Amino acid sequence: MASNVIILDFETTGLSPNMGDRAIEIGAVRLEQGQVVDRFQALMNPGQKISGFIENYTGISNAMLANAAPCAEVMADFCDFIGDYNLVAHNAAFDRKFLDAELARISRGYNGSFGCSLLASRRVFLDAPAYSLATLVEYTGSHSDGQFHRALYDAEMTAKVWLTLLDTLKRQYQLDDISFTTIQKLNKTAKKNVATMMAKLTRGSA
DNA sequence: TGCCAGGCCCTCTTTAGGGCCTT
Repeated sequence: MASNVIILDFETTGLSPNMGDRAIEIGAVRLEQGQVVDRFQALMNPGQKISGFIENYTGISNAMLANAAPCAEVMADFCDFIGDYNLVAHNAAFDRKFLDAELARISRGYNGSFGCSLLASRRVFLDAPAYSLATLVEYTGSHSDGQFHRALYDAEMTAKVWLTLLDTLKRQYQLDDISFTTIQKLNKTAKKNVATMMAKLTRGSA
C-alpha cells in the first residue's frame, strides 16, 4: 500500500554528490495505514564546512555540525530504520542520489523503491499554482507551523501532501486503496495520459 | 584549461530551449 511507506528528506551541502556534496541532516517519518508511527531525525558531520548559503537556507550552522555524529554512523542507523520499506520524497531523484551516495560510502543498500510526491502532485493536483513543497502544503490545506528546509519538518509536510494525494486519487477513481505500484505507474505516465491509465486500473484492480 | 546537477515538462518541439524543483 502506498500509505505504508517511509517519507524522507535530506539537507545537504549542495545539489550534487557527484560534485562532492554531502548530506548534513536526514529526517523521515514511517507511515502505517496513513498514520505516522515512527520518526527519524539526525544531523551529521560531513567533514567539510558548509557554505553561508546553506547555513541561511537550512538554519543549520557549522557549529551545530561540528558536534554531530559523522555521516557514516548516522546513515548506518538510518539504513536500519528504512529496512525494506518503500520510500517517498519530494523530488525523489534528489534524495535518492544522496541516499545512494551516502550508503555506498558505507557499503550498505536498501530494497525499497522510490515514489516521488512532486511527480505525483503534478499529475493529481492539476490546478495547483506550483509544485514546491511549501506551495503544496498551502494548496492542500495542511497545517504548517514549523521551519521549512529542516529535514524532519519537510518529511512531515511531504507526508501530509502524500496522504492528501492518495485520498484525492481514491475519491477521484473510487478506489478503496492505492498500491505503491499504482503510484509508480502514475509517475511514469505522461500527464495527458493519466486519466486513461487510472481508468484502466479502476476497471481492473488498482 | 575551464567547466561544473540532473531530470521532468511544456512549447513558439522532436535538428531545442528554458523554467521548475530539490540543497
